[in-house]
Amino acid sequence: MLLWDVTNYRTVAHYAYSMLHHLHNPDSFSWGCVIRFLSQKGLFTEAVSLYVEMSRMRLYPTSHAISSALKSCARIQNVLGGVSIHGQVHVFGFDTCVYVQTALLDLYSKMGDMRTARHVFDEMAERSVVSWNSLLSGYLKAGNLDEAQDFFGQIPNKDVISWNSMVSGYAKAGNMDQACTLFQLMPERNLTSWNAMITGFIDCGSIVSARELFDSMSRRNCVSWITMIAGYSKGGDVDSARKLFDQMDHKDLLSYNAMIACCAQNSKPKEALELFNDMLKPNIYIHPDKMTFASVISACSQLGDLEHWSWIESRMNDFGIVLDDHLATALIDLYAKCGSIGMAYELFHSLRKRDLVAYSAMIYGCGINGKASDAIKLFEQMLAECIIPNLVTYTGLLTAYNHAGLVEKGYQCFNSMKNYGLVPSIDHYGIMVDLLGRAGYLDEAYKLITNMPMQPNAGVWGALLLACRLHNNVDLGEIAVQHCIKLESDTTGYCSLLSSIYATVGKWDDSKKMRTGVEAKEIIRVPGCSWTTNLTSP
DNA sequence: CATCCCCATC
Repeated sequence: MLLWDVTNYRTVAHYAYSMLHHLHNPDSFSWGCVIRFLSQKGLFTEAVSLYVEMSRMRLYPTSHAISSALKSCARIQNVLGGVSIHGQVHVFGFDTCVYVQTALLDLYSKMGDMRTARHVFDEMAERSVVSWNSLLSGYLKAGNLDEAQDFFGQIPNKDVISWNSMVSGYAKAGNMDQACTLFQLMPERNLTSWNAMITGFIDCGSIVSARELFDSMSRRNCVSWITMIAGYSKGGDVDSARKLFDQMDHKDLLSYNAMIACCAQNSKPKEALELFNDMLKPNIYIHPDKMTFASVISACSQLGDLEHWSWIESRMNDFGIVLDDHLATALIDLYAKCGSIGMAYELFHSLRKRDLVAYSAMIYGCGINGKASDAIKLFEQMLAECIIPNLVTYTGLLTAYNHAGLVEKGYQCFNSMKNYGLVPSIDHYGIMVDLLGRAGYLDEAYKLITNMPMQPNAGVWGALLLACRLHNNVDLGEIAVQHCIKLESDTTGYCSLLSSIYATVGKWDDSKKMRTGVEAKEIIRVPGCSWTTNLTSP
């Protein structure tokens, strides 16, 4: 009973564990209670390992223990554990227990093995609506909408969860018309039904419809708020996300994680760190988890100095957060962006499994640190491991070619993106313009800009302007600066650049005109490329 | 008293 009051999950597991071992001879009923308790608290790994320990003692598991253990295996995708418990289900004679059989079919349904799930379902002597719902969610997850619809029609006593599954299935498939129809038809709706509709609208890009639905709700829970915040985050609308977040009455861990991630993903690293600071204040105090730190590390890497990180690192130690591959990958990015390429490499080699994100972070790190040949080597290694590159990988690779001044290779690389079905983003164009321009191919760079499939931004024009300054090209410089001024409110840097071009080619009057009221020093940044350049007027 | 639906990761 004391257990339910403990909010720190690690402590909960510890308590449960020690209580069990304080009993002289815990019977299988006690074991079952603790396993069920852990599973309900979301401590699935702990629940499974406790079940394994109980099995080793040759205790006869209760139906509670076995169904909770199966649920835990399903949640953490523990195939091996799930299948071995399946074997025990027969051994201990739970073939007719509806709870155990349902947990079993749900396990296979969650693993995506619909044949076995269906087999378990067909063999069941007794089925509850939960059994039907488990199989239904499996069909929906597999994208089998027709089969799901058909199966849904056969459910004898549909409850709100059956309806919710169908609504969310159609919403996830992008079929909002059908989702709306079902939502209208539902005999009763709970918060999950409304939240599924919000998710659907956001996924198909209708944030306005999502907000209308959200505003029309008479009651909302954390999931409703978090879904909206994440939706605004995806659309880059940090202000709207923050407004909602500030209106929340009871902010939990996930709300903070969503808002911190929103800031970290939308280039607001300072705000992300401020929020992290807020959640640790004694009057709020919310215990951060690995996901909090994943975003916080990303925020640190955007700030580009290791000072913030050393503070974060000690907080991580305070909370007993252990580095996993995800966090280590975020750290690789941090170290690389701060110039500690050796530390980045060390972490990279310590990873259990190097995935697309890890490779991309490392390639980018080599790129911005002038290690072009390392970046290329990593890229080839990645391809050899059959990992398909994405847009981020190419940002790193093109950055590497850019730093090395390898124009031809860089151009080939840019053109090879389509071989992987990738369409270059505006950042990739920005790097290419910079690469061509620095090498003196100003006309080619200008041609690339005019042929871009999207509207060029200030970064792209800025890169051309910078190249014009390097090679003192007045005509293109004037064009570039006009576009920059149109696109950016702070234009002092652009103007001083053009002014210095005029000065170099002897157009002193024009130079003077540009320079009036202009600060001598400015920083121009090319997006997708991490270098910054200090420029001084003559 | 268990089992199913909605939210967050570089």
